[in-house]
Formats: sequence, C-alpha cells, structure tokens
Amino acid sequence: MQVFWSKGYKGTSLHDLTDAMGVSKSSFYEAFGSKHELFLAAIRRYEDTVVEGLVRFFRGAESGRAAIDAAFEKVVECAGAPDDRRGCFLVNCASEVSVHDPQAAARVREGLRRVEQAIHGAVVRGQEAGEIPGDRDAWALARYLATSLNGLRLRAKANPDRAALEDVVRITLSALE
Amino acid sequence: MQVFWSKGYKGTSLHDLTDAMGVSKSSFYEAFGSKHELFLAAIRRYEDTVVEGLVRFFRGAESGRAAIDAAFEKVVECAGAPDDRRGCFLVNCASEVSVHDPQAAARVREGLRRVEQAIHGAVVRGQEAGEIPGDRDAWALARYLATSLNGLRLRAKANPDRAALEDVVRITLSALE
DNA sequence: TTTTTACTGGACCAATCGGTCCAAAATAGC
DNA sequence: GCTATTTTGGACCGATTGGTCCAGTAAAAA
Repeated sequence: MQVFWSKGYKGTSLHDLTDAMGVSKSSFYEAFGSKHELFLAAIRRYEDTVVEGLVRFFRGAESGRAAIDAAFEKVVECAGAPDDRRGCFLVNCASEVSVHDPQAAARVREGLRRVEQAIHGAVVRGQEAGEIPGDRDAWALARYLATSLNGLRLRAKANPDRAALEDVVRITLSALE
Repeated sequence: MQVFWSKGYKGTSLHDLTDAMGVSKSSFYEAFGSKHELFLAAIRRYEDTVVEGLVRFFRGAESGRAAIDAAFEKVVECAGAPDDRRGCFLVNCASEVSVHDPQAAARVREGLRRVEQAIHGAVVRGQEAGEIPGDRDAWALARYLATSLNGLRLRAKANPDRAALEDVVRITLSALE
C-alpha cells in the first residue's frame, strides 16, 4: 500500500514491491497472484486503515462541527510535510487508473463513499446539537464537504501555501454558518 | 498532449506518442529530444489552449458572477461524458508526477495559478457590479473557487452523479451570496 | 529425527521500455 | 533535373517490465 501510494500503479515495479516487503518474487506471486491483485488489495487496505481511522474519528468526536473543522485544519497543518505530498491514495487512484481499471474505480468509489458517510454522520450530529443549521440537507452538505476536502488536499499537494489554504478552509466552512 | 492527458505520463509509451503523431521514432527524437521534454511541452500546450480558453472565457464574460456560475455548471453538464473522464490534465499531472518531477510540478503550479488569476478577475468584476459581496477578499474567494472547481472535477471523474454534483455546486456558490 | 511445509534465489520467458543510429527514400528549393 | 534537406523504417542497444518455474534450503510439525 505504501509503495503504490507513493509511486502510483504504473510507477511501481515488481521489484519495488518485493523490495519493500522483503520477500522473494516467488513468494510474492504465490501470495498475491499478480501486481494488479495486490493493487486492489492495497486499496482495500487503505480503506481498512486510513479511511477507517477517519470514520472512527468522525464517529468518536464529541462535536460534529468540531470534528469537521479539525479535519480541514489537519490538511492545512500537514501541507508541505514529506509524507503528505503523496496526497490521498484514493484520489490518486481515481485520477491515475480509475478510467482504465473498473475494479479499482469501484473500490475507490466505495472508499470515497465511506468518507462521505462519516462526514454525513458528523453533519447530522452537528445539526442535532445546533452547531450547524438544521434546515440544510445533511447529505448535500456532506457531499460538499467531502468534495472540498479532496480539493483542498489536491491543492495542498500542488502548492502547499498555508495562508492560501487557510483562506480556502475559512470560506469552505462558512457554508456551515 | 491528448495522449498524455488520457493515459498519464508513465502510462504513455513512445509508441503511443509516435502513433498518435503519425511520425517515425527518429523524427520524434529529432524534434522533441525525449519523452520527458515532450511531456513538459504538452503541459505548456495545455496551458496555451485549454487554460487560455478558460482565461478568455472569464475575461470576455459580461458578468463575473455569471461566468463563475457557468464554469461550475459546465463541470456538472460534462460529467460522465467520455472525454471528460480524463479530468483536468493539470490536476492529473499534479497527482501523478509532480512529486517526483519538479519541472512538471512548476509548470502545473503555473497553470493552476493562471486559472486562479482568471477567476480572481471575474470575482473583482462581480464585486464591482454588485453581484458578489464587496467586503470579501477577492483573492481568497478566487482560491476557494479554483480549489472547489478542481475538487468538483475530481468528484465528477470518480463518480459522475449529476444530482450529487448539483448539490455540491449549489452549496459552493452559496459562498458568493 | 524424519517428514512436511514454507520460502528462497535465480534462471528463464517474451515483450516492452526509452533511446540511438543510419542508409535509403521522399520532399523541397533551385 | 539536380542538389540539399527532411523524413523515413528499421536494425540495434541495454535495461526493465510482469510473470513462471524449479531445485535447493530453511523452518516447523511429526
């Protein structure tokens, strides 16, 4: 997962993978079948760790609104960090291979859906707590926030200018007022 | 440009390029030097055509606000269309190679900056015309809109659900009220 | 200790990668 | 028609691609 995340699908060679795993080529094929199968497994793995972590974060937060704020703030904080330059694995997959790889595309969609769902939960709880206007469609807001979050990460990757990112976050979150 | 746009840098082979150009390998290297040089030229070409077209559109529009609305609406309209699945070439480059290719990254940043600048112009004219609240930082709004637009295209690529995209657009543009 | 299971490195595969070079052919200018 | 310039196809390069196969070895189970 880490290697695919850093170098993309096409940019990752078998050698890169066996090297990172510390495993022989023979064992690799015996265990995973092919590069592509491992790729799909890596996406699933990303869902089960990173996405799942985000989902838990939103679910476990006291305040829905605060959780949303924190998620956006984190993107700004991490901007420019070496590890952050990889961006979101799901987004990378969406833009690199999802056109020519229906299986990967399906997994990516599912992952993004889960994030959206988690945000939706936070929105609903925020509305119940009166932190977010209750007259708004919670799903629409969740879609908006998820899309904005991905856009923000993408921008952070292309140009990690904190001040500009702060601007974007401020205006984005003003939709929750 | 078209080939790189569709298949990405790593996903494009010399054969793909010479084939699309209808040119021999020898001529290719005589004319462009290397695959990478052509790639950089392709990004520049994208700027000079697609980005330039967008810039002209914003500059030539009567109403700044209407131009912004139209830009977002167009993303929704085009969602799901075969050609649209390629997404924005600059965004694709940002997420595929910009980490390991400083030259491409610089060009991509420049392209995104030009889009942002064009949007900024539309915002300013919208503010002068009273279509957009004048008390807001025009650059901050432009950054916000540009980021949202990229996020929207990305979402359209991963999941071309018109209704959901409409939701996102509506909320995004509500920041201009 | 013996047997079974797990894993190894490396030979091997055909195909393709980006890239170079050149003699021959097509095109252009005169 | 003749030269000068482009452009051509294709041979060739070493390296690498994803993938297969297997004899040998190390570890675990009997």
